[in-house]
Amino acid sequence: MGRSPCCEKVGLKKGPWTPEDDQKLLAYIEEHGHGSWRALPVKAGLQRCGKSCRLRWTNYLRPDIKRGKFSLQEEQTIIQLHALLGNRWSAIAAHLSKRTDNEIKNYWNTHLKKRLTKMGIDPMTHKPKSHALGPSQLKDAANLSHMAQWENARLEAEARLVRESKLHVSTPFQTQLGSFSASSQLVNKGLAPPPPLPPPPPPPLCLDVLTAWQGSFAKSTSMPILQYNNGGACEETMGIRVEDHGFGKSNKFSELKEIIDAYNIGEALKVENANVLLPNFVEDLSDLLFENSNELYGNSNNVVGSCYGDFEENKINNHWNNMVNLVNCSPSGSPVF
DNA sequence: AACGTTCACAACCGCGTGCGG
DNA sequence: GCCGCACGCGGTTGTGAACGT
Repeated sequence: MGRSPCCEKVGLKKGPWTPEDDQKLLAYIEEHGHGSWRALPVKAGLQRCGKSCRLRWTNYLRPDIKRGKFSLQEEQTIIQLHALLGNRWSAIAAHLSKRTDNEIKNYWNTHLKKRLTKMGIDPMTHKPKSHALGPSQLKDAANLSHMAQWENARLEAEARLVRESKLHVSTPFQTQLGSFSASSQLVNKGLAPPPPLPPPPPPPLCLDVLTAWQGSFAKSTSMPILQYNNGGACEETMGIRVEDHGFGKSNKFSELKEIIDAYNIGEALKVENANVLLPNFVEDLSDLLFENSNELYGNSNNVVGSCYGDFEENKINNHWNNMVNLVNCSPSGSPVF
């Protein structure tokens, strides 16, 4: 409704904060808590509006803020959550411990957005710019959209709950907040909870953006994306796993190795549109493995056939689980004031 | 060394929403 | 139910630093 007139007062300071201003604000909040932001500047002896004080505190002075470079893990989390939530920076921040919404927003606008664009990915849709969706992808996208709507509601309820919880003195009950479901919150508010989540659909192709992201990271750090193991044991790097499953007996393993090597050393990464690369890679692998299974066992319903199935399914499941786990994890330790 | 351009980030602005009177 | 205050959020701007010419 009405807009706060607090910043319209004449004589209030604007622009960068001085160390003295910071010190006054810190000292006041440490002693009294922030209370009403509107009343705070006068009480703290600051020539600032309450809004400015709140922003300075939440984005800069608060002691539980982590500053500095974002890790790969944090970047991935931001990308995943942005794909799901869009520009809902506060909701994203609630799932990134010790980072503020403003910092995440700035980092997205100055770094991640540009990098995704460079990779040929639309930063708003998280889809390849030239990628035309087929019917199955449209269905997947619809499923994702349905889940995103429900997750939006859930995240909002959780964020509200966290905010409310921080207003109260910590109680043993509070330690349970992490697992307190948003559904019960909605019920408490007299709202019918949405129907239970359908089993997660396979992710649409656009979600391979993270795999591509990991690929670019791996490239930049000379870290292999895929590893193979001819000795029966499996190795796992960045969630993608390839096992021998008898390839040692066949020259197909060397073909598999070649594909993986080519992929690792960046042959595929030379492709401008990174999203094109993974499906191609998987397709190559699929052809090879399917061919191999027929050669060894005569049909696809066998160990090697399911090897590819496992590989693809694992990849999809890992990816999807990452996404769901991310939004399921408790934000209670997050910097929501 | 001087100037112009680009980048990064802190801070501001204005809108939407919740809540109490 | 209406109104207005207070707050939070997301988009945008301003400014200093870094870099290039």
